[in-house]
Amino acid sequence: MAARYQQIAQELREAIRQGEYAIGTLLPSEGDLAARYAVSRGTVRQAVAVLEQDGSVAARQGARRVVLGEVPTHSFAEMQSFSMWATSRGHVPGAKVLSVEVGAARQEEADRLRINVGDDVVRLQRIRTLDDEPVMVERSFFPGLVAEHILAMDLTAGSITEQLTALGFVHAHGDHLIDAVSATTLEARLLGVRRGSPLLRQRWLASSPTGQPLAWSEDSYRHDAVIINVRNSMSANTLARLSARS
Amino acid sequence: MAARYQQIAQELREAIRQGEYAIGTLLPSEGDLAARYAVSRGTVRQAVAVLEQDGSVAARQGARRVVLGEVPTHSFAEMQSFSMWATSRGHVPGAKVLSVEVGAARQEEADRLRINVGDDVVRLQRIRTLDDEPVMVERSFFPGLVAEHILAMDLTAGSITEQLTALGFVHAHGDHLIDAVSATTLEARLLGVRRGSPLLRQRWLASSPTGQPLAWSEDSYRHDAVIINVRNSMSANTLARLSARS
DNA sequence: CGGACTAACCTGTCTGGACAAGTGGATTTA
DNA sequence: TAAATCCACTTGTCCAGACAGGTTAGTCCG
Repeated sequence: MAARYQQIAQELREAIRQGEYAIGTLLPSEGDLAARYAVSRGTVRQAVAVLEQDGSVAARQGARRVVLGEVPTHSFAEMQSFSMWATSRGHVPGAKVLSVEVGAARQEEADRLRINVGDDVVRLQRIRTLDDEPVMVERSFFPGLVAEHILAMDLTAGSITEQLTALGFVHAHGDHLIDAVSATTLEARLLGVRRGSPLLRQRWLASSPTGQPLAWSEDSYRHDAVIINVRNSMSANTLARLSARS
Repeated sequence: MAARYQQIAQELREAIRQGEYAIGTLLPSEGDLAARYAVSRGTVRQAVAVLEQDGSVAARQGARRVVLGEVPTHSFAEMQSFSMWATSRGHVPGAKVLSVEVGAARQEEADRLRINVGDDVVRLQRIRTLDDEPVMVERSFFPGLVAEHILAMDLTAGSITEQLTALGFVHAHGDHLIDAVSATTLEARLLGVRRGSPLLRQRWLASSPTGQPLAWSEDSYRHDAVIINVRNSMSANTLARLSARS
């Protein structure tokens, strides 16, 4: 069973969605909420901290919290798995394997996956589809740790992430680099766009709860397929702008 | 003076940066840290919660925290202000005004800025430069609330964000939509790239501590100028993937 | 009428304590 | 030897209370 503060956070989220607490209006005070839910003020603070972090409410010392709005109901798992995301949105995800191979890690791969140069690495290239339409070219790299599991999977079917999760390799952290690139001739052909067409590239590292890198992936989306949304605030900022040249 | 837990968070961050707590190793237990800093366990938890949220350490119930790594030292203010970001990285930011006008809000502008159709809106177009090299085309929209201040500013000089902050209009929240687009003929000419060249577009809404929208901006970067970095985790996810068509 | 002041209210910070629940290593058992 | 058990340790959750410090609205005064 979820913790009490999580239940309360969920109820507050729901209330905001239902319009019970309209955008721009004030949330009840911590004291009121504590009385209403029959919990201590500390527990209420844990609950509203969740909403603050999501960017759903704004807090200022001395003043009651302001409702900023609902926030995309989009779990971490949906962000880390193309298949889960597509499915939850009513689309049919698909994958076509272009190549799979096991090889010795090159310098860059070793750096990304925090392994040694020469260690085993699985390299996988796939086209990802949404309702049979190609929208993304995926180049993934997996460390030796999960190599045998990857090779044993049906790579055209569901999500690798989900299958690894079932095996105990849970994605717990993500680190994403987002930029725009030109479609190469190959990518253009695979995605059905013109060469040089803009692609939204998301390169990301997934790690386990203990910080162990589980996968590095370079996902290039057709520019008309997806938009990435990020929220930040003075009290919760995980967003940075990096120089491309360095 | 900053709160004690913030000081401790800062010291821990520093210790990680210095290699005192190496990547992949364990952080001391909450009890140890509480004793070391002579504070209660609750205060230590507040401190490490900051690092967890940044994605700098990983936490699991029952096990000590694992150091994931340093994280870009990039404040919220640096993300919200091109000038501050450039300056802090040793570059010289610049701006060339293409147009400024005050007009009646159209439907989309009103929606974004949470004002009524027909209300005053300031529309501003600028080219932003880094060391005199054009890297971004900026289209900004400001609500009537700050209109007079915007019009009174030197728009070619420093940061509008900083000037507004000095006037009491502080950016406290950001909501960002990131995608890739093709450079129009005009944009290509302004940025010195070929027409159709990929641009990284960041459309974002900045709001005050009370949730009042302060600015909406559409920033299109040369694809070779910037990369956006976001970290997320199971316990702190502010990242979502949206369908471009909707 | 406008500005300064005040009091009620509210969130931020911190303490100390208690128990639940998960981890990991050592020990015992089959 | 391999599996099950146990135990010390550690983090997660929740409570009650105290005080600091910011906000807000009303009141009083010039």
